[in-house]
Amino acid sequence: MNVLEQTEDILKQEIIEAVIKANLATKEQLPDIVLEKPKDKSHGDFAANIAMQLARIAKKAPRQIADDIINHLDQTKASIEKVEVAGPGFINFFMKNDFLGDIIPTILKAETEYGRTNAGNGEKVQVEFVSVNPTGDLHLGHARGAAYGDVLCNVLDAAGYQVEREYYINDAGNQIDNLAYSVEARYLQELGQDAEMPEDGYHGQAIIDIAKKIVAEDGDKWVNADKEERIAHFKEYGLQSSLENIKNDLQAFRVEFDNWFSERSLYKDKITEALKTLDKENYIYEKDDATWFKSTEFGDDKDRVLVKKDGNYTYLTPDIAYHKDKLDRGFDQIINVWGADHHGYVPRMRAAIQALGYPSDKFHVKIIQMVNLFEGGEKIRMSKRTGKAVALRDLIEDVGVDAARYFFVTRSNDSQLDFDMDLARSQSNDNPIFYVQYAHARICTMLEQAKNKGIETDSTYDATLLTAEKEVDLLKKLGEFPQVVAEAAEKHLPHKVTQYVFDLATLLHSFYNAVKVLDQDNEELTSARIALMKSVRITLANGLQLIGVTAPEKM
RNA sequence: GUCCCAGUAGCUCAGCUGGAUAGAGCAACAGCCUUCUAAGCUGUGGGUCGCAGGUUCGAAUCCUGCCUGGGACGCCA
Repeated sequence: MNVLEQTEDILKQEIIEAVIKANLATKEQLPDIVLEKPKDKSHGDFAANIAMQLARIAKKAPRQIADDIINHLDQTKASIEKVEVAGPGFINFFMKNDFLGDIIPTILKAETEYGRTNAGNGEKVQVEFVSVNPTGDLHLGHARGAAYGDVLCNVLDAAGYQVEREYYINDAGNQIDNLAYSVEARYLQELGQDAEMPEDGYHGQAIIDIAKKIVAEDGDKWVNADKEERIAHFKEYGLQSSLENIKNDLQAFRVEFDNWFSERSLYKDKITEALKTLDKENYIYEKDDATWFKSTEFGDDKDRVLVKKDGNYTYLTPDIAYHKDKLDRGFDQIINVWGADHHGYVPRMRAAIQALGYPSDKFHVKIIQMVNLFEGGEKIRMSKRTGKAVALRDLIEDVGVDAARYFFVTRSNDSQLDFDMDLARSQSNDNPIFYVQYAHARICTMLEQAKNKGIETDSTYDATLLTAEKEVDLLKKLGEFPQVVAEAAEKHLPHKVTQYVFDLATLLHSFYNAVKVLDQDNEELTSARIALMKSVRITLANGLQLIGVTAPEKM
């Protein structure tokens, strides 16, 4: 628990005592004490709405209740500087701010660890994300999911969860056959033959490149080969090449997985096992020569086919087995990051989990809304089929990893994202990523300057000298960081960190313009401010690290 | 037709376990570099929080209905 949380906790405890002492409510009647941090500084450090909540219970006017509470409050114990009743009955607390003195030493000591907490209590969480079919390149939309998933994992890890990152490889099923036929067509075309792409073929450049590689390695060896043998080879070759591409792209995007899970591995016995479990519970029936799952019993719109008339599984079937496997691995939470086009799939998956006998509250699906790409003020349509979408690789080359990642985790995942290419690649102040990085670089320059001027940067400091408004603002903001990370993790909202880092940068820039840090006429204050700057730098760097963005020392 | 997401300043979006005067960036306008990086700062203007009801002491936030935009509704994956 950090210093800020401690003061908050003590204050809450004191409020509870005061309410009871004032005979306003019994322990049982007492609602949860909510302390909010007011946006408006004139409303104090914390504001409580307890008086309004108690109005009905105590049968008194809120402002009267507020006065009663204050009169029974041990202000010394709660380190209150001043307390006021305001508006309809808010109690505004102005704290003594003793705790601010502890923030800098805490940060300097923790360094790269600052922001880490044990909020998650070591809970085991698995995040499955990206999981793109190995049939082509990663595109813009996938990139958003990749950035979201990766940052979410970073944040969970920092907040004390045990995180495992997993990629589900769809290496079985129809799409892989289509891949083989697409490669075949491209291969023959490369050799000048008239070959048509299959109807559901993959038209992307990646497939053409794979065909070219085969030609380079094997020449026309496959033209007259046995058809079955040829397809089998193209399937494996295409699959491996695609996977390699995907892995390379993700690595370039700074996304790494702990586990690559193959759909094929389920076919040995996991699928039959899962089906058996469902059957045992009577959630399976036969109709029209197909096998059905009674997902409607768990709120789905209609029942779903598991085994098709032709004897093959639908996509759902191995996926059920996959989720059973995940849950059997003992995770407290499994989080799936899916594209918006898969949201209709959620009810049947949740139904399956319940039917298998698992609690469905362990299962979370984060839907990543679409990305609309804009360039020159015009919307560019994305289409996987025609292969015209912007590839992740090209995006990285164009705007850089830092800008791309930052943009993707600025917005909430369930809001559609307009990605402005011109803005992302602009090396100007319109581009928010530079704003934050610039704050970090500025501090580095100051520390460098300090050395050049012979100012000792490691000397002792007296943090109580930092009483100017901009200094106090910075200190308070710094103190919030661990809570921000913990909240982002708990609510699965990584963009909270992006927002925090931006706000901290704003305060730093504002401070920078108002205050001269290196003041040779006031060594003590200079030492304190240097310590403050180091703390801001560490916090910015840690925040950027969570987002997966670099923190440059010079710009 | 059913389901999911969104609708907040000119634009892009935060805010949503209900709280005080609804925020930020960009754009517009007016200032600030002989001083640690002006990729910065300071200030001004700008809003029926899609619409209508409801719950509440209090609603951008919760509930219902409707409107608009996007997406999904397959024995495809």
